[in-house]
Amino acid sequence: MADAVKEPFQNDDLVTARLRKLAAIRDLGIDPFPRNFDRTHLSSQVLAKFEQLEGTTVHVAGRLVGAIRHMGKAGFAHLLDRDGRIQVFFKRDVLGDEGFSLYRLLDVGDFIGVEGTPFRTKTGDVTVEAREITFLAKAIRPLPEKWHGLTDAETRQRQRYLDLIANDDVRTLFDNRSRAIRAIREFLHQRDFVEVETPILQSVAAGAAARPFSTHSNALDDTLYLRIAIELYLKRCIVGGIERVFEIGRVFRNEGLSFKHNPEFTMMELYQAYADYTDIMELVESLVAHVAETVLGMTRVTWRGEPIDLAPPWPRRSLRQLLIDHTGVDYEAYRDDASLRAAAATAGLGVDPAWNRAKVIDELMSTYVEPRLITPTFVVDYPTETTPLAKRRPDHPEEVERFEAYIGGMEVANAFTELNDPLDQRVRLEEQAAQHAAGDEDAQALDWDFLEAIEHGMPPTGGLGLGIDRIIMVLADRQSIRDVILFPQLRSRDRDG
RNA sequence: GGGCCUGUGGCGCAACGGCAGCGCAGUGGACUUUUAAUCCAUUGGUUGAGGGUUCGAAUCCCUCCGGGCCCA
Repeated sequence: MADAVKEPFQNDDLVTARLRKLAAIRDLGIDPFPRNFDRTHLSSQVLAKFEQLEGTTVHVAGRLVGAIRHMGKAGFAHLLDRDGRIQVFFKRDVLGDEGFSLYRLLDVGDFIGVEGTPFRTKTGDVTVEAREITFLAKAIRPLPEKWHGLTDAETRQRQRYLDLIANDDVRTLFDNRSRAIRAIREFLHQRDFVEVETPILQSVAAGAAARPFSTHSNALDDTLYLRIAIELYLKRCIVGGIERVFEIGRVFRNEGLSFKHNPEFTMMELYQAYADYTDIMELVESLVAHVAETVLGMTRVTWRGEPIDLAPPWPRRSLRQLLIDHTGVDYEAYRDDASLRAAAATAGLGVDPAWNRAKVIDELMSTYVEPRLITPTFVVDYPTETTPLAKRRPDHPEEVERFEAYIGGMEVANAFTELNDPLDQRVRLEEQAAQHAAGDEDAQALDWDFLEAIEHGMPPTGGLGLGIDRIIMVLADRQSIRDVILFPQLRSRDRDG
C-alpha cells in the first residue's frame, strides 16, 4: 500500500517479473500503452449472439482475469469487460510466432484486445479463438488470487477497485445503486419535481440535529461548514415558487461511524407545496416500491434471511404508543426533563443528566423501538420539542405532523408538514439557538437568512429526507453502510500500518 | 465510550513457547480444447510498529497503529 508507493519496486519479485515482461513487449516493437481499440462486441454479446457470430470475426477487449492456462503451444484465459467474462483461446498455429510470443508475455491483470473467431470448445464453452492480440495496458502489480479471491474487509474497502475486479456481486451492487438513483429521479420527474443544487459550504449549518464539519475560506477569511442537511435551501426554493423541488446529494455529519453511519452520506430531500405529511407518506411508500420494482423487478426483498415486502401501504404507528409498548414509558405522563429521564432510567436506559426531553425520547426510540421495526413502518406524530422545523398538529399543539419511515431496523426517511408560520418558527429556532449556546452541540444553529426567507411567505408544504445509502442496504440485503458506499471513510493509514 | 476478536510472502490460510509452513500466484521446464488445467523443479517472510518476560517469542505481557463484530 502506501509504503510501496514511495519505494516502488524494491525486493518485489512479482513486480519485477512484470516489469521485465513490459520491457520485453517493448522489445517486440509494441507500444504497451496504446491509445485505443475498436471493440465490436462485449463479452455478453458474444455469448448471447453466438449462433450468429460463430465463425465470424469479433473484436473483444478487457482485463485478463482468473488464470492463464498455458499448454505448451496453446492456452486459455478469460477477459473481463463491463458485462462479464469471455474465454479466449490462444493457439500458435493461428497467432503465428510473433503473436504467440506476445501471448507468452501476458500476465493476469493486463488489458488486451483480441481479434478472433467465436467457437465452442469440446466442453461447450463459447470462446474466442485469437487471431491477433492487441496489447492495451500492462498491470505491473498482481491481482488478488483467483480462487479464494479477495476477502479481507479492510483491503476490499481501501482498494475498492480490487474488490470490483475480484467480486462480481460488488459490481452488481453498485450497478443496482446507480439504477436505484436513476429510478428515484424518474419517479420524481414524473411527478413534476425540479432537481436543483444548493450550497454544500454554508456559513450556518442548520436543518438537522447534528454536528457539522468546519473548514475555512481563505477568500472570505471566514469559517464555513459542510451542510448537515439540504432542508433550509430547498425551502427557500419553495418560497421562490419552485413548488416541487428536490436534490440528491452528499451531506456531512461530524459524528461516530457505525454499520449505519458514514460521515458523508447521500440524501434525497424533496419539498412539495400544497402537500402535508400524509401526502409525503404516500409518496415515500410509492417511491420505495417503484425503486425496488425497477431494480429488482419486485417489491419483496430479503433482510437477514427474513422476507420483507416494500409494497404500499405501510402501517402507521404513533411514536407515543410504540414507546409505551416497547418501554412502558408514556412521555405525556412526564412533562419535564428530569421526570422523563428518571422514567427512562427505570426502563433500563443509561441516561445522561444533561439530556432534555427530546433527547431522552430520541434515545428511547433508537434503543428500544428502532431495532424492532423491520418491516416498513411509518412512525408518526412527534413531540414538538423534538422537531423545530415541523408544523404543530392543529388539534394537539404539543405534537407535530412528522413521520419517520423505518425498514430493517433503520430510519430511512424523515418527513413533516413544514412549519411555514414565521413567528412560531422564530420562537422555536430561538429556543434551539439558546440550547446551542448553552452547549448542546446537537441543537440547531440559527439561520437568520432562512427565517427572513419564510417571512416573505411560504405556502403550506410537505418535506422529506430519504437516506439513499440505507435504501440501497435494504435492496441489496447488506447490513453495513460501508458495503454500499464505494469508498467509505476509514482511518487514514500510517506508513507503518 | 465499553467488551470480544483480529493483523504471518502479492492473495487465501497454518504453526499458539522450541528450525515460519501450505495452497494459489511468480520463476524455469513438459504439454495445441483448458476452465481451481495437470506434471517436475524452484524464488520469495525483520510474523503491523515499539518495548518487556524467557536460554529461546509469530506465540506470553505492555504501549501504539490499523481492521472486524457485539454492546452503550
